[in-house]
Amino acid sequence: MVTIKDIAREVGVSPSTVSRALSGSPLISDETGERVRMAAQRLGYERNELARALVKGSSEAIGLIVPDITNTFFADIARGVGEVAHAAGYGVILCNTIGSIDREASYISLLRRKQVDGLVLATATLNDPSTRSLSQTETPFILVSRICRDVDTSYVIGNDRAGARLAVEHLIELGHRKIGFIGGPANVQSSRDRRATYRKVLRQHGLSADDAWVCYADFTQAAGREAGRRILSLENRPTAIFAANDVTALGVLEAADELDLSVPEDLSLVGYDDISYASLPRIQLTTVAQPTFKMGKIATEWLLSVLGKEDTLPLYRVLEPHLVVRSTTARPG
Amino acid sequence: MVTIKDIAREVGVSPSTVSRALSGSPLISDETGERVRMAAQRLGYERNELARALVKGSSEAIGLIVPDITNTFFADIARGVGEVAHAAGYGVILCNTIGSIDREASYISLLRRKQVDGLVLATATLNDPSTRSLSQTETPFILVSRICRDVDTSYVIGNDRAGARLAVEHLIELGHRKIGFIGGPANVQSSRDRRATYRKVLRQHGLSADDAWVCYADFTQAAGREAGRRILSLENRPTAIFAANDVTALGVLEAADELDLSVPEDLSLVGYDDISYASLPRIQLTTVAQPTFKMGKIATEWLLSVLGKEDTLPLYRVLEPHLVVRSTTARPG
DNA sequence: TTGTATGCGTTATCAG
DNA sequence: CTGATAACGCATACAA
Repeated sequence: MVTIKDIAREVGVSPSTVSRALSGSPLISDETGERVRMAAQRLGYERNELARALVKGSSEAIGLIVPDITNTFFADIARGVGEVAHAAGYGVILCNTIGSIDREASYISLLRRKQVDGLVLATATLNDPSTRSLSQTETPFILVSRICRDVDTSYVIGNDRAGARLAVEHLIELGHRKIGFIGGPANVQSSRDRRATYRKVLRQHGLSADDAWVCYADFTQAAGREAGRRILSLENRPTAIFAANDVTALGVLEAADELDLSVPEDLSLVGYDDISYASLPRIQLTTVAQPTFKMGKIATEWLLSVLGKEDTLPLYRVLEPHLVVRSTTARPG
Repeated sequence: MVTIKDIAREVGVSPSTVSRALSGSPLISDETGERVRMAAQRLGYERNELARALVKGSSEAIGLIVPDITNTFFADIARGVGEVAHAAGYGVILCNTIGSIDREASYISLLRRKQVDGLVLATATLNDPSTRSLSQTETPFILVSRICRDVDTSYVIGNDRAGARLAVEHLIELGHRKIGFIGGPANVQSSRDRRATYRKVLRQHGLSADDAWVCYADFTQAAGREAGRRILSLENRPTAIFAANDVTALGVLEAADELDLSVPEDLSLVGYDDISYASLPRIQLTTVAQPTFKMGKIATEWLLSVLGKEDTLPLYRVLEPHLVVRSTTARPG
């Protein structure tokens, strides 16, 4: 590894001069600056960011923690985070917890020890010990898509109540009276909001749901399929299902197929997120669209904006969703 | 930030003793070790991995560069890399180049400056200057899913010739004589291999392809859709298309739908990769399956195994694909 | 078993 | 404008 010392020796100046020249300090003569840069180029010098970070107290890197990178919803968020970070010269360390709360804690610890300047979390749960303890530290962070109710933190989320209302009212307007709900994890706020709104909207329209039509899953296709199979096998099955995210809805689609139920003839189905696969011709999933990429961008913009600042304003951003009606919903019967 | 000095002061020992106790050195009395660990716990000490890496010359982090994290093919590779890295206590810095060769270079430079111990590249192209220059450095790296022909490097890839043969022969066996091909980028080896094999197999069966049926795209859904639209609008259009990856195939599916062509009645379609969405009931894409997750794992296992070693054996691993016949292929007419 | 001294590669402070 | 010196937080060779 070639260091500034090597360059210093080569050029015949001191290491400090090299450091200054390379970081574009104004108090360097044009000539020395040029000679140093030439030598650096020639020797193939690459700055050791570790050493630099150690003395500057900033690593110019942020951490991003997601529960499932193979869900394009999170991949899109990651893309948004990456775009903004890259544009600002920041690196991003992406960690995938595959839904494990232990891994989340372990990754947060790792990232903090690696001295990341800030954190974007897409893994928060209701009583998330990780989020809570993180809020006691100096490390700035922001939650995206999921919030932690009892801790005051910055966040960028979608309006889940509004989105769920759009979904359920759409089904009711089509004439459905028997509407089921397959949620995400019980400890995820958006999951609860969508479910609470589902119940509320039903009530407001004088409808009620059989308890057997309502369940939590875990936002994966496999869980959606299993839950769908259970609910759709009931003697008294719903004519419509609101799935708490698209991946779950795709699982329900699988279940419907296995049970020889046609969508939307025998079953109307609404998802949530509008991931890219939802718009495929064969899928044409009716869903509630969220500005996923934008959520990642906004979160990261805020995070970068507060770095190094002393006291800063938190960001509480709620983005509005919209309904995208495609071909998985129709009048019942 | 609490450092080993703070602990040393608290316990009344020297910083070196603290360092030793915390890294589980055997030459420390049980009692001192315990006192130090207690104090560390009490003060909320977290080791500064930057400082540690600086002196140890190893950051215990690897870099992963992918062209498109929203393609579940790469997300799956990333998952494999993450699993192995996490199990070994390594962090992984994931960078998304969105297909830009400049970004690839920029990320490689960034990662090297951040002193990653090694690199996994899923972005290699045929004459990739980044890969070539990387091979001149000390940083160990391995290519996954894509290789760079003129540089001798370790890699883990699928057998693209075998896979393409499976796909094309399947179509021929079904009775198709007019078979089109929509490839990936022209500068990606697997893309070329699949295309070359496509031509070869046709020839071996006494078939030929209209030039208008063959084109390169860029492995995205949008490009697949556009290419599909073009080819399927031809007066003399093929009865079957082999798409060089699933995402492209899904785009072709869109195009077929827009042109009111039924699959598989009017068009048979084969993809490549077997991403999770390919098996959805509404999709049921016939495709060539690759062990994606495993590729990420194997690459990372090798990478971690060579870290720190002096001279090590390269890994040239070619995994065999298999054909998964679903519902997008049928006899023509 | 513990402490002292030194260095990892860089930046910052303070003289000159 | 430039150079010596110290410091960032940690690990380790060498002494004790």
